[in-house]
Amino acid sequence: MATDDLMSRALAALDEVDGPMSVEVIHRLVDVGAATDLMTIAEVADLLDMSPHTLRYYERIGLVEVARDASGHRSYDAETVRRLVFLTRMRLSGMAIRDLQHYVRLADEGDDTVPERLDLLLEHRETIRRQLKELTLSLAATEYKIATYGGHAGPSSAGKA
Amino acid sequence: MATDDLMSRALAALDEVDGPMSVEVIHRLVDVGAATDLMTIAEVADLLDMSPHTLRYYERIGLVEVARDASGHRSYDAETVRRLVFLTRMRLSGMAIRDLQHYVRLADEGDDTVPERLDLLLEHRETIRRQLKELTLSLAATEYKIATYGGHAGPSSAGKA
DNA sequence: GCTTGCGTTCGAGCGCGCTCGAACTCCTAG
DNA sequence: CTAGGAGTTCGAGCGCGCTCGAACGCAAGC
Repeated sequence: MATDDLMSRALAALDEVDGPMSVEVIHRLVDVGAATDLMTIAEVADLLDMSPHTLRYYERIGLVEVARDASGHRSYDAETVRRLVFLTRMRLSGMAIRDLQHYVRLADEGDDTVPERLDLLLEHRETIRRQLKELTLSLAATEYKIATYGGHAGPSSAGKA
Repeated sequence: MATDDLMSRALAALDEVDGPMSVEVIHRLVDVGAATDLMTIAEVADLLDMSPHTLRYYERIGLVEVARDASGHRSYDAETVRRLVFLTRMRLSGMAIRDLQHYVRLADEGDDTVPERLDLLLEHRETIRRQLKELTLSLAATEYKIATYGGHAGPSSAGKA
């Protein structure tokens, strides 16, 4: 839910810019969790549209460290939420958990690993681009098939308000 | 089948994206229907960039029926290859095997099921569009991160007109 | 006090989509 | 005649990414 919100905001923002992505736009994306300072697992789960189970799982496998409050409950600070936003973004674009673990390990090792992290990101960017190509191709194939079945144009795409 | 149509549509959609893979695949795709008539499992596997194991698996779960030659070897005709091309295209865009089985079942039931198949395709088109949005967002996030790490623009993208 | 509800830890289980190995058959080249 | 390579069937196994259930803790409200 909250992620849908995030999504629509981000997409709206993306629509505004029709050139290279502005850094500021992305900043808004990343800063989502900045309003509240400490969040419960349920709140974070809701924000990121994932289950508390998965959040615990991510912690268990070392993707994030999460502080506890007085009664032992997880307490997510802004920094942690930001990392989770990034991680889920990478997951959504198909980066393997294994690779995220590697990345996080590097990040925790300090600034010396920036070049290596950069490499990983550059590589992942290529992966995303390949996926975009594949998806575009699949979209074309699907629309072709739809056309042969006499399907109509469908929502959006052309008639954008 | 008007694979040429598909190709031109796909290429039009892809005009911005270069890359060895997609275009070449389409080319091979077109050559297939036209050139060879019967193919071995190894040829099909090579064409579709998948393993013979997977091809047998697809047959086993009912996605395709494949004829045998005199000595019991699989012999893929153009029609079957076309179906496989379609199926792999759908797989590449994330359609579940389960859904493909459903689709194929409908296809085998005849023209009465065209409306339902159309529905499935329209739904899948939306799925692809959502994925495109997600991926675009992830690409933006990745480029933002790359920028913060002082990464160069890399091939195409930022500096592109 | 007692229930309700959200949280905790731990380990096990699951669905997906392949992927593989074993044992066998067949065709062809040397 | 033999060896090699590509094919066959069958069932089992695997890696991934969660997902779940059980047993428990704690704080608030009736």
